[in-house]
Amino acid sequence: MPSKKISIKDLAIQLGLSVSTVSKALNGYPDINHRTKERVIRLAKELHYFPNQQAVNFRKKSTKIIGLVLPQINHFYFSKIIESIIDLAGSDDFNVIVKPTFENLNNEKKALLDLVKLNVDGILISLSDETRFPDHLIEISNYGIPIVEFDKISKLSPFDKVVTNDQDAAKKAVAHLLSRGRKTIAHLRGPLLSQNSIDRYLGYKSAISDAGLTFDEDLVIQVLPNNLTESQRSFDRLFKKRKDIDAIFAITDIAAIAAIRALQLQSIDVPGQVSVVGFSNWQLSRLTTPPLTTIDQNAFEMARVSYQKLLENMNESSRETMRDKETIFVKTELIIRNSS
Amino acid sequence: MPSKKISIKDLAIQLGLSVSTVSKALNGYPDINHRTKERVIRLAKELHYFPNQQAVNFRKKSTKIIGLVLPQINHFYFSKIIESIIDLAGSDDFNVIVKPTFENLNNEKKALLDLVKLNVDGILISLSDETRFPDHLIEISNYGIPIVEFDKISKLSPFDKVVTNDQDAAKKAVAHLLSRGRKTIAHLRGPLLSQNSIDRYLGYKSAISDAGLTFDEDLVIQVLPNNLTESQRSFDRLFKKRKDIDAIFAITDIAAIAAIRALQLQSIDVPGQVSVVGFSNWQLSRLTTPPLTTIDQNAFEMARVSYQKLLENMNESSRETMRDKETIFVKTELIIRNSS
DNA sequence: AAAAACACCTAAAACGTTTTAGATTTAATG
DNA sequence: CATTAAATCTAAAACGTTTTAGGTGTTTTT
Repeated sequence: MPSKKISIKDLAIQLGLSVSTVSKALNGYPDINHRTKERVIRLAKELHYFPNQQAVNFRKKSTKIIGLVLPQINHFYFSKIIESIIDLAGSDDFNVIVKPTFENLNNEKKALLDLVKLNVDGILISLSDETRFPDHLIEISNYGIPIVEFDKISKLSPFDKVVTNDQDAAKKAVAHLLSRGRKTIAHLRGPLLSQNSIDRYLGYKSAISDAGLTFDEDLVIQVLPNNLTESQRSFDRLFKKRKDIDAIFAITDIAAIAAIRALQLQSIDVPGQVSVVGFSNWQLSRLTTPPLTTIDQNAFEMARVSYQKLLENMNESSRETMRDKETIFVKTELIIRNSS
Repeated sequence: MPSKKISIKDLAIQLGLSVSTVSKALNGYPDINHRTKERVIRLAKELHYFPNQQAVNFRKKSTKIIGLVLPQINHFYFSKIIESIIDLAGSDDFNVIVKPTFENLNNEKKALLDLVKLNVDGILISLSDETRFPDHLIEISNYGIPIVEFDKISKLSPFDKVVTNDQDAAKKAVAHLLSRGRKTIAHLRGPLLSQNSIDRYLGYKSAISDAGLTFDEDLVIQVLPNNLTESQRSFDRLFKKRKDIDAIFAITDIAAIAAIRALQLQSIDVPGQVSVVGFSNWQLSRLTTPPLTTIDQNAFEMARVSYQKLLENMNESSRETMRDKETIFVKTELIIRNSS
């Protein structure tokens, strides 16, 4: 149990070798006699030597750190993504610095700046709701730091992107409701400018018209996707006007649960009278009464693909390759439970 | 929008000054003429210069990084702690590297080693269930890295610790059930060796005897705290034998919900016939039917105090102070909802 | 007018490592 | 035996910054 950190120099002195020889021995250079190599390695083990990663990184101009910027951590979907990315990155010896933005653009800019200062090897980012233009991302990438956007992206930026196939997912959800014989399907949508919100809305719309039904704008209301009481109130207002609603497609599980609550308070049976489908498959959706039919967003797959893409970008940037950036869609799964 | 990173040397050349003068100017040293200081700062702004943090840290032998090691990220309580710590640390310009252990001792050791290699300035750790002895922590701290344990700690280690007052919380929970007139209170406990599990059990026990009731070992069963179906099955078995149970104190919200489910399947009314109290105040506990009475663990406070303690340790270690290490208890709050 | 004090600036070392270019020794070749 | 080749090692630079110790020139003090 050494109490002070051993450096290569210490080894070199004890062995009567030069610093460079020791370094080469430890790093498997071919021009080192295998006997001295063994001597070096043995002493290194004995003294519990391990390289000062900070110094290595500084010299090699890499950090073995990747930055992960996203709106929130205390969030079922994001926390799963974080966990997965850290796990994947760990097996390539990358450390991950996580930066929550709390949906605030200034925090996002600050986070990116911090990461640039640190010289991170790459950045994975999911944009805040406030972010309209990706200028700050482009500036970062001018410093040669590879960036991949995931989940909440900007259509205006020139990076690889990985997104949930929201339109397709929404279509699946609504098609499912239609297959249950529902005809008057309300949609609880999110912010007007959020891409996820837009795509889920579009998917809803096209599922409706694909089924030969006429789209009714009045059946769509906007809610705060993560605010139960607000969503509940909003849906309540809608339902007062439109008692004919027989199904709901909500932008999040929370919104779905809010709607169910509103219905249950009026003694409307779910799924007897109204079917409800949520979005995200949060842990809690299994545990509500009734358990919620929902879309699973496959956080792990999102993490895996995003990380993979970032790795690619990091390799390319060193080799000055040029390639068209692409947008990858991650498949979702409809989880059918008792609410529909 | 510069495409290559500017270094102090670049500034020095352009200004006809030495590197050291520029550095001093930027860092507010007193022996720099304020006119040259302004020249330096102006050019730095103009060229978008910012220091290479990696180089600064290497030189200063600090990293401005703290390591956060814990069992899981995709977890309501931990993710809140992570978020809070990152937020607090950010305002002191610390970056945070998060390392999940997935309750595995080897992962924990590996995580710590990674952090030591990186020379992090300090480590916050919540131990895995598998960790019996804190030897690996002690080894790390021999390298001079300050460590603070939180939430899941070892009694055998010589560090500052921050824990939930589990015994007190459990007592509050059980006292609440007693105040509702309940007499036969079952306890769904966790792993035999987990300190949280032990303390909640002890709190339960002492609340029982404080009330003048006799403790009945048969009313205590062990469950997997985060496994709904297993917990449900286990409680079901218990309840078959002990129909006289009129209240339950569960080690987690999940276990509590599992018990409620088991009861509801037998048409036992909660809270009419049986009262249930959970532990953790997860997001979902507000949303179940009935909403769950539970203990709020105050993740933010846990984060705040732990981080504060780590800061203290980091300052001390540079000043070679010696002080008795302490264990701080974070207060919990009983959240009374409809299940009790 | 010499000495002391001050204001401002710089050279150079240092942090721990990797890597290039070359040095030295030994072995192989003609 | 004289070269050439191979094997093994080392010196020194480099990464970008901070900081120590000191230098230069100007001003103040006696």
